[in-house]
Amino acid sequence: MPSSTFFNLEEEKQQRITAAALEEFAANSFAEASVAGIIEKAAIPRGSFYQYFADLEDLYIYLLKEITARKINFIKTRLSKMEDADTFTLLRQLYKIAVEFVEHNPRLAAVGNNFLKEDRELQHKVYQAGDRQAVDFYKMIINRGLEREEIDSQVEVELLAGMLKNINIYLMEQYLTANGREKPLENMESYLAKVDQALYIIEKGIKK
Amino acid sequence: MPSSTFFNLEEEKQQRITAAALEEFAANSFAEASVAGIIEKAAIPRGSFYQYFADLEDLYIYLLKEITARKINFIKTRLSKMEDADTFTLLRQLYKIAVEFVEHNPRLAAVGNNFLKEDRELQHKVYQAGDRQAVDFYKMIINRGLEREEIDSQVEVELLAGMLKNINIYLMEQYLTANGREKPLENMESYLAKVDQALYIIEKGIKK
Amino acid sequence: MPSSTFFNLEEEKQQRITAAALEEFAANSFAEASVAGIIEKAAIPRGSFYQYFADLEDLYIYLLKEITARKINFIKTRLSKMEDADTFTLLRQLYKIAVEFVEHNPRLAAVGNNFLKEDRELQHKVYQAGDRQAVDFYKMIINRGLEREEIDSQVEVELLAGMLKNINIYLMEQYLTANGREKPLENMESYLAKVDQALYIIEKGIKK
Amino acid sequence: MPSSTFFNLEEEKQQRITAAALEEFAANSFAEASVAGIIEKAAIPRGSFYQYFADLEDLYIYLLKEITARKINFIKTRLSKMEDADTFTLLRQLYKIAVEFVEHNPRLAAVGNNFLKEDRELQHKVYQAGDRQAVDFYKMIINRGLEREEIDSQVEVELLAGMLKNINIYLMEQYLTANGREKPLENMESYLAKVDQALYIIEKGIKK
DNA sequence: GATGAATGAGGCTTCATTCAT
DNA sequence: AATGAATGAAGCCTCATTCAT
Repeated sequence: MPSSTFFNLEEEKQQRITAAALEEFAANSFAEASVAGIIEKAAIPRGSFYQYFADLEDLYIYLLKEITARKINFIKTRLSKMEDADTFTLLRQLYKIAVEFVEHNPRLAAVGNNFLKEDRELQHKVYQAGDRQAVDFYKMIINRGLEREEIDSQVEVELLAGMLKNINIYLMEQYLTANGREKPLENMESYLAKVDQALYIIEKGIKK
Repeated sequence: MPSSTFFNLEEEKQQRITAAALEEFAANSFAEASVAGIIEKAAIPRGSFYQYFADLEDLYIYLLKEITARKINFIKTRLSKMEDADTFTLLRQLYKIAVEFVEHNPRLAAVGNNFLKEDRELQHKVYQAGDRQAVDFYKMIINRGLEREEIDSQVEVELLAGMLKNINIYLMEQYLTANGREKPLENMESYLAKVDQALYIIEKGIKK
Repeated sequence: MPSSTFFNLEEEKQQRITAAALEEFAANSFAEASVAGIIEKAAIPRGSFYQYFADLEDLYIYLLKEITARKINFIKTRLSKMEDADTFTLLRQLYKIAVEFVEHNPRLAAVGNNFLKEDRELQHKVYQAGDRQAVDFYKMIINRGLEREEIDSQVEVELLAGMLKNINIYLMEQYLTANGREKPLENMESYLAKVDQALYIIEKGIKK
Repeated sequence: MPSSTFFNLEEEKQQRITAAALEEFAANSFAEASVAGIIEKAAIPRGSFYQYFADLEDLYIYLLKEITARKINFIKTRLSKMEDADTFTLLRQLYKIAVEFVEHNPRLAAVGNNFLKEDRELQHKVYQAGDRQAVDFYKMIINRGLEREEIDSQVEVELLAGMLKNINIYLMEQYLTANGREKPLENMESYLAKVDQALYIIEKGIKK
């Protein structure tokens, strides 16, 4: 956890440091990121960094918690209007929101994405530190689908949640790879088309 | 490519170096791996390393090509007896072979798995260097399924191949995470059970 | 440019580093000079060096700018009393001042002299970094001579400036080569004698 | 001196090695040149290099002697038809031949030119090893001029020879710097124009 | 609490030379 | 005599962390 010193900093300075860290972790894996890179971007003295954070990992974990919180908030806000939708509409919507989050918060999303490629060990630490987020979301939707009897009751919740999450990661990766190369609009369309194709399979596969 | 100097080395020494490198890349991401770690394990002088390889990347790419070749060979051998099997039996078998490969070659598999988490850039280089493997395998099976009219012709081959590959990675990751903690046999059974559950969904989702 | 860190250092330490660098570059060409040599002489840790300078070149260019500034200052001070002298007296004086500078600042001069033998590329960089000095001095004197109608107007200013500079370098080189081997006084006399001989030719060659 | 082993090599191989060395020393100062660079270009084994030459310096000195010999030969051939020319015509011709040599043997010339920028120490060694060439040529011409009473007898032979040589180096440097950037023909014309301007001054300066 | 200089470990790469085959 | 693998010294640069002011 960042020290109280950090949280006592004036808002603007905290922001500057956070932004610098995001930039660094968006561009580098944890192993490649460096304190040097961050203090330079944030224009703070070396010593200060260690007064705010125990080390890079401390900052990294803090950042990821922040990102998760904002992402969940983003999703909840957008899903709140769809309380009555059926499971498959909901899923389609969830995938769409995921890519919207990337568009609205490219840097946050990039860090989050890089995180998915880190060591099991590091991931474990972050999860320990209170992050369960994504999978739980899918589980919630699946359980809701089971209750509404829209989903085949033979399906294993945990496994399906994992599959849905991974499909999302897979599609998102393709979206990001294509990004910057083609026109954004086409790219988005292509992503949504793939979402539809994937959900076509999944829907047939799991519906009652 | 390793220099001819490397290939001229006596078999035993090449092996020693390769093994040391595998150990290093199994335990570390590319960014974390070091020449130092390898030469120490292989017990060769620093200078020699650079006489054999241009740099770490050179060795890494060579290694991955080797791993791929051996993996493909492994799979082909085991699949050869199943020429007449239907698509879903084949898929189930493929997932099983994948975990068998891990059991027979834990180190190779670990390096291959870590590779999947590397930079897009590094992955691109490796693919450039001649590695397309996995996805193509799935595509082959899907196309065969389409010809045999076992698969819904509405399905997009490329996308499904990606999904199948990612499901494999996802299940394998769980298998590996559990590994070393529980008893191997239970772990394997649990993996195969998950494979069945996943394929239950996929089969329903894509069959004609 | 050296970092602000360097300029914040206490005077004594800056001096120590500068002196060490001068010693290194006086004894070695740029290609032969080493960071190791400098930090040893200056008795600073390796890490500090890189906190002060981006690399050897950074330090080298900084040093040469300093040297040039001091040299120009030296010359201007000594020439200021001769505002009315005729061109040839002035030239003779300039050559004399050059050797006096060497005597007063042997190390600075040695580095400056070595610089003249560096790569065109490196020289270019230094000139880019703001150093035009020498040739301009000669051009100024020649133009003054043309205005005062002491010099044949057929003469090409730029070329003559180059010739005068090179003659100076040539004579200086002989002076330096002889130096340390013979007695300083004789050496100086011999240098001035050669200056007179050279200027005897040049004067006849360019005077109106 | 290269070992007898080297001279016993078949002509073609000697040539290959010599050419490789020329390329290396044309592109690098002595301090920057490396054995590695040469054996790679010449495609000879490392061990062979040390069987032929004691070290880099041995090869370097050998090379320079060869270059000198060929240069002198080149000049003598071209000057032989001008036995009766007056001193200044001869000088003009000499400067012209110098640039022609560069055009006919760019690599040889580049190495020779780099040599002029080496350590006094290294230059000394080469001269020790039997190379006096250039200056002697100028001295010869000057002495001939004195005998023919075309040159002012007050002139110091040694100094004038040094000046003439340095003027040549200076003009040649400008020629080489411009080279590759502008059209060769214009460049040559510009060089010859500068030669004329310089000799205009020198002629006035030294003629009887 | 803020600052930023000090430090040296640790990794990378190149190189000249030797030596066994 | 030819070959080319072995070797480790030497230089480069980056980095995380500490500590005095």
